Amino acid sequence: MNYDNVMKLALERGFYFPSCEVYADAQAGFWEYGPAGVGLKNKFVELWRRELVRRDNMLEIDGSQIMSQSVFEASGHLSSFADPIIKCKNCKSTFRADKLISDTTKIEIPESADLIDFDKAISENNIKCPSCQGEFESSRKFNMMFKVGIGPDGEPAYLRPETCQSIFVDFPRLYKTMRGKLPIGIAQIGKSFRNEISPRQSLLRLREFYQAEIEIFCNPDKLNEFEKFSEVQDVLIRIQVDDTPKQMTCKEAVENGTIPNRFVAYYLGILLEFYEKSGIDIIRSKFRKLSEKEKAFYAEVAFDFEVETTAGWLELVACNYRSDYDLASHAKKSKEKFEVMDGDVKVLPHVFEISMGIDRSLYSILEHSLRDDKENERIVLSLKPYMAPIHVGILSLVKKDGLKEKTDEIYQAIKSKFDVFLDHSGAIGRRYRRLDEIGTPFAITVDHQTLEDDTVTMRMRDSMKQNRIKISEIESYLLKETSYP
RNA sequence: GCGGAGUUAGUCUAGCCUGGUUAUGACGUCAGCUUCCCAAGCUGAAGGCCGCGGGUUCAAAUCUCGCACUCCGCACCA
Repeated sequence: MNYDNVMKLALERGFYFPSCEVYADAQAGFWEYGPAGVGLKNKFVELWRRELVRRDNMLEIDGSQIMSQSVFEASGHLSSFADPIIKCKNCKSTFRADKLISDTTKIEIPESADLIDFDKAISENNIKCPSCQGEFESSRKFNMMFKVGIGPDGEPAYLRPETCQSIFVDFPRLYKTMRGKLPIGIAQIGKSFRNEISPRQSLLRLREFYQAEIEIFCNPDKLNEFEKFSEVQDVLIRIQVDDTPKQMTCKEAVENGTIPNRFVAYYLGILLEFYEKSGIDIIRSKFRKLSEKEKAFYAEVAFDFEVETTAGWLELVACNYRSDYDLASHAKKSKEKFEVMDGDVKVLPHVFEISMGIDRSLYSILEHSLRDDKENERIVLSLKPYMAPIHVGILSLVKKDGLKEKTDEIYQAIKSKFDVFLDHSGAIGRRYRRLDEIGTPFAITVDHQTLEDDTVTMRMRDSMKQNRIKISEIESYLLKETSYP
């Protein structure tokens, strides 16, 4: 199924939809999750906690979305998370200054250069607007952070462009109070904000989006002393260094140098296992090693985890080895101590980051799970049972003869234990199909036989087959079938 | 932000060129009847300031201008 099919499902069944849509001044890049979307997101986050945070004994925090200016002076976002742009006085077209200069004159000016350098290059080389030959205004920086004013005087602060800065800033306290020991992972789920020039494709490029970030702090001298590596050494991953992705085990990837060390390989391995369990078709996934040019300004080595969808290859996770870039800059700016003891050695930890885009991940799960069952004239969302927004539908075959009351009884008994949807009205086949579309793996139906022997039918979403089970066994059955792996 | 194409009910859509009563149809939704395990049938109902704002006109979904949003390319990114 393609992007449009997923979009239609999302709008019709309450997965997600545009924010503020009743108003004409609603801005692009903001979307809401409806009930089904929240259900799926909650299941995804819980799986993330199980497969990454708990598996690795990480600490989870929940930091502020608004952070002070100093944080971003230290992190480099104030100067580097910005594009130099120039605007034509005549036709108002906007261009990337560094790009336009290198395209027309072959002069390479780094995008972080002073604005004066761009203006100088433009006047010296007599560069005109490519669309109308007009003159340019002075160049300026377009910073992708949202600036906010705090208090009556509007003290400058920013909506965080990535969740991880609070992890870095909080690191000294967390390490001390949580009895930290290297290597240690600190994780956070939350919103981040980027003032994208052109947000597009619903959940795929947002101005306000969810990230699940993990920062692992480590001793850079011990990147190959990593016992846990044996847990993932045989995990098969696909890695692309140049053009074509190659499949190999994590162990092979370290041995042939594709992945620099066991430490990084371990985390790529558990990340892949997580995504497989989330319902991503990992045959259509790869880790792509980024070139020097593509890497973010803070990264030393970087792998993107990408999956193939009808909207192209989507980058779901950025895995960056950030070295001591962040702790060193916060230490310098704040004059606080960020070094810790590893054994009897004092060390400024290095950081490996797993920065996951939740919204994109959810989209990919939806696209990889949605199928058109032409034979049975239905759309089925084949989510893993533990990922489904609704675990089970509870239906009365008909309302009369006491079936409704019996159905209500069963619903009351399990509604607080599972995500349950009760439905009495309409044709039974129609009700099954509605449940199929939001990925509900099971449907219990109360029929006349139920009144005689206290059994119900249990219908499976994917096969449409039904078993009869005792009412007394419903709870244990669902518990077993919908539990996380 | 640029170029191109669009925007009519939850979804898809007719009408627009050639302005004129109450805006078309399908699917979906809700209620009832019927059936009694897979989108059947019958009856009825709800749901639209035709993306937003201005202009032209006696009259605008329709002509016109501006803006916003969506989609496709460019550039940027989780």
